[in-house]
Amino acid sequence: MRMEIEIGPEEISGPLNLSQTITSGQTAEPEWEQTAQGFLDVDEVGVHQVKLLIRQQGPSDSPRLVINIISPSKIPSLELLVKKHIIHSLRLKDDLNQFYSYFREDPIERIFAPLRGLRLMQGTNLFESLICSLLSQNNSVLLWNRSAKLLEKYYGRVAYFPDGTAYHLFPDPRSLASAIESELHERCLVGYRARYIVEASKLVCTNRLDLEALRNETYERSRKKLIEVIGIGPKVADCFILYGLGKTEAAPVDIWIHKIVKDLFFDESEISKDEVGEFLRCRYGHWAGYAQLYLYYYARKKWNKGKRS
DNA sequence: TCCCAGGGAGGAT
DNA sequence: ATCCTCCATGGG
Repeated sequence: MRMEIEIGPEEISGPLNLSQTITSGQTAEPEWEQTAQGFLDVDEVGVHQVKLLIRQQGPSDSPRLVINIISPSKIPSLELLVKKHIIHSLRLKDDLNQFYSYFREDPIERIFAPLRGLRLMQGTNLFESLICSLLSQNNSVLLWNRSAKLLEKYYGRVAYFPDGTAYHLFPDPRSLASAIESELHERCLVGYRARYIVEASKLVCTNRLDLEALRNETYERSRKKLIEVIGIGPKVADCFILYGLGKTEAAPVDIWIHKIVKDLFFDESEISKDEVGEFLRCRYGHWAGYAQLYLYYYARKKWNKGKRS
């Protein structure tokens, strides 16, 4: 089954820059591959496997998304399900203009213009978001994306599509919990993180770490529970809370955020990572995740010459 | 070659 | 509480 749907400006709150959003290194899931027909997202929508090719038509300020849907079987109202899926995962209902206008007098205001339309992404699979966040620690976007795709290749189910293509889905907790650590290490190039992946997967399997239940917890409580897990520290926890749980008051503090916040707000004087996170949550409230995203992109461009590594 | 990547654990102060 | 060092791996 094959069809095409559109999501127009009337369904998108404020500007959208799809390309910038996809390639901004967020840890919700591995980056959607860029193809000639658009960005490729193979995912499960409800219980249905779908292959989506997504492209943007029109400028950031009048965005229109065109989505090609390919699914193995005929599914009633799949168009509507996919539309909801995309609106959710690209957070199209977040009113970016409100964000921009709230902080018009703020130091980060000058960062907005070139990044206009950049959005947070919302992972659609909690376990996947957790593992991707784990993989990203002390790693480059390039490498953790590759590892995530190797996890799919060796431990994920295969989804077959009527156009003759097949893709590996992200593995379930059970597959990774039963993985042999040394094998996972060799196959997926995850380094010392192999142990963390297997341990976290076991906790999820046995329900000692109930990811779904964290949705109903406050930011502080979910963070506290996550940090108890081996391999999950403040930054990985915040990544999962932001990109997985979608709690936008979370502001993951990595070296770049630490550096740029110090630079912009504290005149280079000493401030700890914890204090930076608290500062961002306090200053930007439920927009803290967005502030962090914009600051991160800005910092990378400023000091890293925008290279993707 | 050395340095670093969207950090964190385990140890010593 | 704060400050080390080490951790695997590949890309600049």
